[in-house]
Amino acid sequence: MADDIRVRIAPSPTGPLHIGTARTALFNFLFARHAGGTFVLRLEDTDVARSTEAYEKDILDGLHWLGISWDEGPGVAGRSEAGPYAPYRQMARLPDYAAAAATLLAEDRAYPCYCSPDELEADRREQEANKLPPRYVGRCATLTPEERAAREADGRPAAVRFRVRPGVVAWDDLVRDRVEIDTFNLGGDFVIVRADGTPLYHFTVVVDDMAMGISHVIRGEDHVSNTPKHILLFDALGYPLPAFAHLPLILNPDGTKMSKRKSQTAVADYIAQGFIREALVNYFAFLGWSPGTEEDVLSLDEIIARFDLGKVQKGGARFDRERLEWLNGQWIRRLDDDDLVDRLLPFLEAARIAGQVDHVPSPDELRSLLPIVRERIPTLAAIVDMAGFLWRDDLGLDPAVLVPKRWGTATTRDGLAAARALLAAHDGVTWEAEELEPPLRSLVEDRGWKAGDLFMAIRVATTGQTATPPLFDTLVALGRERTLARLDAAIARLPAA
RNA sequence: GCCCCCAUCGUCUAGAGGCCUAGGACGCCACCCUUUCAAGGUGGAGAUCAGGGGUUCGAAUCCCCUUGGGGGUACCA
Repeated sequence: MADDIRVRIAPSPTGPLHIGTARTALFNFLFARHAGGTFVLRLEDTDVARSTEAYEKDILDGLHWLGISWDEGPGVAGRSEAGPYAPYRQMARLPDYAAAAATLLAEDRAYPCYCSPDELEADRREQEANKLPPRYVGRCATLTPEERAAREADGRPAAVRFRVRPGVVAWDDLVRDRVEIDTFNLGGDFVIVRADGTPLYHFTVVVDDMAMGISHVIRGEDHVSNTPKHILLFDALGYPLPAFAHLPLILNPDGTKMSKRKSQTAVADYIAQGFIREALVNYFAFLGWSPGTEEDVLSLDEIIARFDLGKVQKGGARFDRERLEWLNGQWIRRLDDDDLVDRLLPFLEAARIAGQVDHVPSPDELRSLLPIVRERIPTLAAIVDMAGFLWRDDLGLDPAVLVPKRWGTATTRDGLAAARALLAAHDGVTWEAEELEPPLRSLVEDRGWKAGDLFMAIRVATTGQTATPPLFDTLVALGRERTLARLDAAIARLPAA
């Protein structure tokens, strides 16, 4: 049974990997892996004008990065083509579409259409003026052989139109149950091959799904109204229908279909901001699906084990970045040390190139910091805000923030100087958090200060910021020399009394 | 305009006639912890299940209507 289950994701390389594509790919992948079926990746690159190799790479790399692997797919970016139904890119399958079109033409299930763009545009305008839904008027549907020959002789280019038969098309959608659509509302006979000979999406998708033995078509809800066209084509081509499942759409926060204008849609942007694959996959899976339990942090394998198309929601789901960030934090806390260090390093390198830090720590140094930074970074990129002061030569201290709210300049100078003296008494061996804290606590008590005030002054003096990991751990990470030097520099910046 | 689809806290959702005075999570608020920021813990506010009709002994769950929202209406995919 499972051998018969074949699903696919068919991205079009006309833009970077979109969140919606990634989510659809994920659901196909989850369905295939759960059932032990086969997941196919096919590139729909017939929109030659907009397709690029760079987008192909971005899409495949992005899916790969997410952990969504395919069993059959095209050769792109170093990967080699694999699978018994190659090629897996439509521009390489042109002969198949030509053959299928020829068959439909021969059986009069389709016909050549000589209407010019201007004629079609005029038809449309007239329909609009009469408040009628746009549909092909059928000018070329009943041409006699002589009339066709005359047009050919005139050198008029012909597109190929598929004859839409009257009646109702229905299917049992795996997520929305029974759907019925009257073919009258399809807009008339539709074009399957352009006048320049290149095939159109509705046609190629059916020919390919047929050729590749696709058993379940799992795609976005925006395709529901296209499905009747595909069913008609499957019928005309004499192929048994695959099962259809239409997933709810991912919506902008305002409830409209997700768009670049209102949301961040490129997966690459989320990666660049330090979201990790575990969180993204977990989040996407729960947009429109839930295991029906109260679990909410699940790994890819756990999701595969629980996945069920029947539990997919029918209504669209709004994208909630706050929830994604929470999940990202959850997963960052679950990563093991070496793994987290490996993922953090590229962000520090990027920060160095961007001039946010002056140097990048060694893996060992970074690993030693993990206990104090890990629960403070919601994204990998946040490491720069949280601990960037450790790798910055000049803090660019603002004397104004150096002085605690309850303190004046004089007290701050006094406090920092006293703290500096106490800290200087430590050597490299006693430079440990447990050793540094007691003397400063005593100092606070002797002077009748609040610990928070002194600690905040030291914090700002040594890090340049008011939110940092625990102070004494921070001073240890900074090291004795730099701590003392920064305190000196800070004291020097405070105007003398 | 026309066609199709959808409808539970602000958001993601549990719920498949009695277990629901509707559960969880994010976010929010308070408290605890605490040197800051987080993380964590505890508690709280938050949904008359869009509204109205039915069906039923009984409806968030089934049916109908209304309203609201979304998607589609290409020689794009």
